[in-house]
Amino acid sequence: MPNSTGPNLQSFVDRLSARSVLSGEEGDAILSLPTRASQVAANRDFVRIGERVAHCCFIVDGMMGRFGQTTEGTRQITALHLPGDVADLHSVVRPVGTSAIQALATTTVLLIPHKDLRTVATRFPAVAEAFWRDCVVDAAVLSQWVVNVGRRDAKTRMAHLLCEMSVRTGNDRAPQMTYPFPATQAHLGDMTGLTSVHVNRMLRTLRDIGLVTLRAREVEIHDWNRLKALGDFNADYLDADTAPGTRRRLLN
Amino acid sequence: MPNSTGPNLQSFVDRLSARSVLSGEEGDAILSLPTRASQVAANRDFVRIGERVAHCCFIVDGMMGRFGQTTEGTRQITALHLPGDVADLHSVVRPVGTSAIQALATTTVLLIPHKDLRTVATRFPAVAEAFWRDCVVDAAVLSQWVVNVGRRDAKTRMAHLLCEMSVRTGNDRAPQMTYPFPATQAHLGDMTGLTSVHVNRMLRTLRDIGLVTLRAREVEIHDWNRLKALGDFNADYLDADTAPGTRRRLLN
DNA sequence: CGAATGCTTGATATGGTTCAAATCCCGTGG
DNA sequence: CCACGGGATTTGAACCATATCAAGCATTCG
Repeated sequence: MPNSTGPNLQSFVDRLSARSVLSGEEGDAILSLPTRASQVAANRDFVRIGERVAHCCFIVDGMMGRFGQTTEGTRQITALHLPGDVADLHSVVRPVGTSAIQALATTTVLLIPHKDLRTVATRFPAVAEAFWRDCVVDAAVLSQWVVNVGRRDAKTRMAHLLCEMSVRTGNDRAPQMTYPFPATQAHLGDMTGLTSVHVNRMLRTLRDIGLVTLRAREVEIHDWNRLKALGDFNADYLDADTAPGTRRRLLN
Repeated sequence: MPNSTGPNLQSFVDRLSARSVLSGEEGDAILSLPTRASQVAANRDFVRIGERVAHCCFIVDGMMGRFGQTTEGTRQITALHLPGDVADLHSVVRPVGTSAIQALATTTVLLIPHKDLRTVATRFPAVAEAFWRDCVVDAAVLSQWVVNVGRRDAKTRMAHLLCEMSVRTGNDRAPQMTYPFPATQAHLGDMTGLTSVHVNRMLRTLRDIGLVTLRAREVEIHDWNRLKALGDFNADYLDADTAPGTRRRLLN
């Protein structure tokens, strides 16, 4: 078994279990999926647009982003993925990528072959359901990005983004007052649809009014409540259906 | 059977079959799902944020949008749904909505109870797979909206949107040179993250240079190639994995 | 220690917003 | 068939948030 030592998929199972109901047997089946570790350098495309992939990419450490692209060449980050996320679970069901996946910092990943994911999903319908649900939550996050980029001003956008990441970093859905954020200001611009220059100014403002500091690839939140208010942030889109009593299972 | 006469789910099966492989038996199981017809008035919220729903909403005629919202009250349309779409298939697996669903014009829908959708999905894993895949394609469209809103200027955004809808309206994925589009300019603003005033000016420009006309709730494309070029549009994100030879099925 | 990459700041330009008012269009009732 | 009313569209003028361009500074890494 390739993953008897070293990093394993436990946090993938944890993530799924936060949103879906999995039995011990089902969890074990996921844990025993074969994986191959790999290191991705910063700013290297890991999946290119239009490329057909044969494995999913589970993030152990670092950060990856999904990128869309204008013909003119400007890029837009459409999703961020942190340790514990599978960056492209959707590829199981649609292997030709419609956006690129790139590491924002040096990132360690475990590759899981589609073939094996399909096998587990087929053998355990509840696992397929959990995968489906995970993709749906992903899409809900994506909608929020549309709102953020489409309807909020620059300062609010930045604050909202930092709030989202604070909540997503903690695995208990409690906001983290300090968390690693290994992305450059240019990356932040690509996430928010702003210029890196303007990102810089907004970060300075947020720092000056005592809400957050982003330095040395780490976010430090000084005043969560005010940041949340200013960023117009409400964690429901991350949380809904996640509370223990409300998780569902289609079949028993 | 409630749907022996009147509108039925055939176009839902067609939509799924364009992306997934379904057997005759599976298709029939979907066709015989119980439905309840309903009429939704323009600008009425059909699902509110945070509300728990117990059925999906298949669109027979009209147009619906998914809306996100700022505390300040401005709205952003994150997705558009046309006849043949199920606007909230994701709700099967995550019934608490994180965005509102609203009709943009008078819309006829068929409500399909989650309970019954779950039953089919459980009985036919390939149907569950098709549902999952549909949600994934939906998410790919969503990513493109992030790119559109985040990185393109107003004129390009409008052109891109009109291109997307042209392709999505046709059921063979060929762009339609003329198609119904029952949304106001204010709605267009909510889709593109612009002001209705600016939407108006951009539409005028596109008309003046001979690319498209939007009048009386109908789009008429005069020059597809130039519109496509100006809108930086490439239909791959709608098409990928859709060509007959490339459709997949996890199990046989 | 030098080079590259990322960060910071300033000055200027501009695309899109805002506010306000006029006109058009279509459905409705007389 | 016509008059009326209300939403939708159109246009103008002033303003502002963010982009652009350009330069200097700080860090990190080899």
